[in-house]
Amino acid sequence: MGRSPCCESEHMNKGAWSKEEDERLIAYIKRHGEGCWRSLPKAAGLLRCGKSCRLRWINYLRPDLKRGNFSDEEDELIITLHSLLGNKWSLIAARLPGRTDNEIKNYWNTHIKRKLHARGIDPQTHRPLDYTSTAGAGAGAAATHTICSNANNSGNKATPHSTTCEELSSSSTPPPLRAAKKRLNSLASAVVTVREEEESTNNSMSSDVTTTTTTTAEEVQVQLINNKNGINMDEDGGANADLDLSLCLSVHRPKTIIRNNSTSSTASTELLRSPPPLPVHGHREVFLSLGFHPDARHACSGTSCSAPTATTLDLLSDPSSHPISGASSYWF
DNA sequence: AAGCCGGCCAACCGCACGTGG
DNA sequence: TCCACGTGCGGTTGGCCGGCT
Repeated sequence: MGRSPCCESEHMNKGAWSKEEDERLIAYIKRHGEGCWRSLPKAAGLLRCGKSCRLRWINYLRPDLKRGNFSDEEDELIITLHSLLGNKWSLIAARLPGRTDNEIKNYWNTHIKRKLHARGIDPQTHRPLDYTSTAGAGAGAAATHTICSNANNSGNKATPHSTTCEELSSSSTPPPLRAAKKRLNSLASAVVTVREEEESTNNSMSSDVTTTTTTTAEEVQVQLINNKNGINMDEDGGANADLDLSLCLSVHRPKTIIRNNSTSSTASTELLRSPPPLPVHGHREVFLSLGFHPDARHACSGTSCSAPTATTLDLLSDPSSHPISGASSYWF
């Protein structure tokens, strides 16, 4: 079974934090910075477990947190990202500066779910609520970006009502969509990290998947379209004239590619291997982008599919706007 | 005024996974 | 290769609060 709880001590405080505790934590982190959460409580004179301190700091005390209501733009961005990533709250939060995963998760459960229901959209699948009863009969017409990408939530306990893409595939979705969903699930689960300091050594590849990705650049594109006929997918990741929405993942000379979801390991490996290797790039960075295919906007204009809002589109398509750009580690 | 109810959200819990010895 | 440890993630819980009856 799992590890024993980190806060076994009977002398640990639990529950709401007092003002004094907050001040102690803030003062300590200001002096010593984040990290070493396990030892922090003792060093800071707090009767809390490290995990609790970390949570309190990240979700509440961090100075860069944006308090207050979510804007409409944030709402739409969350919906779009959720349609792409599923319940990957930390990934979604990474795209909303000043917002925490916990905050977004709560906001989703209390506001956006209701909002989507009011629009007649299933918040889990991003499909029309009556999709299953009218599947194949143009039911997708009412949806905008009703992409099923609800990943399997990192192996956590599945909620009884959660609907995975595979379940949908096996029941009501047209065959061409299956591969798209599978691949998108894999994408949503993939974790890409790079350590710049290791880059200089140009060595020490990680165990499993790196054998397939060592010195070549690989580019993976998941391209999805949602129009009157439902969602279409170019399974080979190539150009698709009907593109509406694309999820692009580019990995240039990765040092480490890891999966964070055991249930998708096979698919992830396939994902990394499947596209033909591109010529070796001179880049030494990992470039990771989540965005819309440049062709998408043009191709979409001639169809009934609806384009994302300008704000959403810009946020997603402009790598320079990514909160994580410039960081030495990228998580996807 | 009191009790009930539902929404909200901070915090907790269990687990997965990377890392280093 | 194995194991313990540290960290982070996502689901769930429980207490607070405001509205309603």
